[in-house]
Amino acid sequence: MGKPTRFQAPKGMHDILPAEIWRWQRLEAAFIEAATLHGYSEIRTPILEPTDLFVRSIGESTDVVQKEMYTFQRHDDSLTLRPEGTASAARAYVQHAVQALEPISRWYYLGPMFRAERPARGRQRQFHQAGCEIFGDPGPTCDAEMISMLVSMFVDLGIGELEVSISSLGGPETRPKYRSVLLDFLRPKAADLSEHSRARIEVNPFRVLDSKDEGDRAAVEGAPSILDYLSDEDRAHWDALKTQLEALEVPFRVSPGLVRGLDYYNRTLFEISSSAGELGAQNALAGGGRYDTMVEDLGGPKIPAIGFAMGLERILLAMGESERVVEPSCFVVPMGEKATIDGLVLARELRQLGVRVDVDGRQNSLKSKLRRANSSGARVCAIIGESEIETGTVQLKDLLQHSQEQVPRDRATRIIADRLLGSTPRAGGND
RNA sequence: GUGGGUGUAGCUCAGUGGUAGAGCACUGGAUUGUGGCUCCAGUUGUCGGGGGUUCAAUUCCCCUCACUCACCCCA
Repeated sequence: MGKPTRFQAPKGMHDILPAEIWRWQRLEAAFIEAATLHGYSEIRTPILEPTDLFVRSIGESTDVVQKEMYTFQRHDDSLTLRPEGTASAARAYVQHAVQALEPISRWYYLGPMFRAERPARGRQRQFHQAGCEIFGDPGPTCDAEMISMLVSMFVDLGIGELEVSISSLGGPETRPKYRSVLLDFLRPKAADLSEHSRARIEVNPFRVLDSKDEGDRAAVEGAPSILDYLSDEDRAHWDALKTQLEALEVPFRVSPGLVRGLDYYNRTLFEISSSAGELGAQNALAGGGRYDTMVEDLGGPKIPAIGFAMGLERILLAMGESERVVEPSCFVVPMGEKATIDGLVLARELRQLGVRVDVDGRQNSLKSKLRRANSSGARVCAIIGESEIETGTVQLKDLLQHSQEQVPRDRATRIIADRLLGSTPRAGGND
């Protein structure tokens, strides 16, 4: 018998170990705080949804639906691991008739998403997104507010070199009109386009404008801009959005060629990218836009909506290294059996007062325990040995100040707690 | 999905057709009960996995897996 096979996480799916989880928690806390300040409440939906939900909302012809979904059969149901969060939120909104409870709903979510792509830096098969959705508000005020929230959150996280791109896709009047104008422009140029783009002209001509191919870019130079074909209402919405963003001092770039890979968007479209940190080619940190017809398309009432999603892995790359904030804690070092029992009790007493405590119960040398105390980042260390048990004392060592004092065991808990948490002036504070 | 690069100790990486090394980390000691610095000693590897060539493969060849870069796509 050989050794058992060593398993590893599936391709493109990663463990996040304790050594790095604090960065995730910091990011998540910043997101939750920003969302909460803006009136969003969390929604949690299943990670699996009926496959058709994504086909209908994201769009049958999109890459996400055509080749990236994890889909499987379970009895008679076709289920899919969610590739994004908006469809689920909209499904939940419709299922629970939330429009009957309140005119406007602001939701945020956070969690893993799945897309079967070839992994690269900033692109994994299981990745994590956080996002916000607003149902029932036609904008454009909430559009501007949403973009502004994202930008200030990124700035607060220390991410530099941000670029905000915005555009408008117009509504049901604008799109067909622009589409035919664009087709008239592209068809004669088909011969100059890359094979990839040529194939797209009829399927999704908007995407041709977004090509990275140099030949395509040259050929597309001077293409008509959708912004010149907006209906009066779409134009009013678009102009107001820009005015409000300027008022909020959000620097943005108008990118008429901006395209999202999901079919459901209309009117406001935005993307925030950064060239900071260790981001490679995948430098879009967040993207979103309006999807005013999705709720209705999913069998609900006519309810306008807007949302965005941000990729947590990429944001962490863009954030780069940062100082870990270590919370004050106490390290208890007992030597010997009796002392170990007492160390356990001391630790419990300290925890009851809200102090973070480690007890090193290994049967090894004082030196190695102190080494661990030091590298744990603990601020103080309580040493209990045979002689301390006999004299009813504890050696209280301050690892930062390199000082040590002997304190009575019965006052040790209070003294340590005061030192770490700061003495809390309660009734009659006399200092 | 297409094309390229990489894969040696827990981590960062040297190295060789004759089955391996450094630094960091870890453990012990110098200090029989005192951490961060210093010094000394020690532990750790199926040289990513499988197959082939060879007397002999970690080294050469093929396949495969993982990561990575570009394309693609997107957050």
